[in-house]
Amino acid sequence: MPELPEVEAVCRKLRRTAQGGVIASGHIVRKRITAPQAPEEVEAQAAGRRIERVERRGKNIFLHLAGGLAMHVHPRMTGNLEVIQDARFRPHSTSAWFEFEDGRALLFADSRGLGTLRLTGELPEFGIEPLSRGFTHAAFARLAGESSAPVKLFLMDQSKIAGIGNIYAAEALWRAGVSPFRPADRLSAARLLTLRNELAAVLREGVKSAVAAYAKPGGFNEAEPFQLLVYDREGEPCFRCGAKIRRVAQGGRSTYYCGRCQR
DNA sequence: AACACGACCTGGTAGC
DNA sequence: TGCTACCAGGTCGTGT
Repeated sequence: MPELPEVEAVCRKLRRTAQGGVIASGHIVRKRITAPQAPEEVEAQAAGRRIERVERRGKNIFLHLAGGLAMHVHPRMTGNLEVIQDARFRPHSTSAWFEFEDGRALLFADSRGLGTLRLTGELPEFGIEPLSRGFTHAAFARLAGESSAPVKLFLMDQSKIAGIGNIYAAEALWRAGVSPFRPADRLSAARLLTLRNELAAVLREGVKSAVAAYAKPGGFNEAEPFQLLVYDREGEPCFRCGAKIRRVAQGGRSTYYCGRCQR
């Protein structure tokens, strides 16, 4: 489920709740989430370690543990990390949990169970962070110029830009008035600048909205990311020109767009 | 190299 | 009400 803004909100909350916690014991419920690592190995290696720092890279969460090891969590579609007061009350969707010495627990809840959790000594390479200072017009234009893929697929390629998923790609393209099918390397400099700015803006708004939503108990399952202007609006009128929003499959995913004002 | 597609899972819901 | 079919904020491996 989560894209960059939701993962960022989770990380900010974990810094207030999980950071500083000392893991007493680990419990991997869904055994395959640690593959190719053995679940027992992850449980044993995590035990006794303090959570020193929480870091986000794209949609990935890294909990840096004492001793130079990091817990790498990818929520995929429905995963969520949060600290609960009592591990006995963990939900049915629990993929894993880590009990702290003080009785609280770090919970990895994931209704679909596609999320992953591994221990790593070294962080892998990711694409550029779209909310970082390095995400300049020049950097964006250079990356786009190297890709002949449809611009929506380009935006979602995690090795190029990290953290953009199906919703935010659609929203940014709609706001910029850019067709999701246009090859990335055939956009003018002016349109790339607009797209870069809309991308950054929609992600910032998403973070703000997600942070507010996560402040409430319950987490993100009940929270709309924010006002969606095109995603999931098939058949409804475009807010800009009134034409019907369309949905087509692109790269195996649904792409929502306005065929009239996205060019 | 650049696609499309199925697999991995569970749950919600639209439609009959 | 109950059943079915389809859909889902992601990624990876395989095949064309």
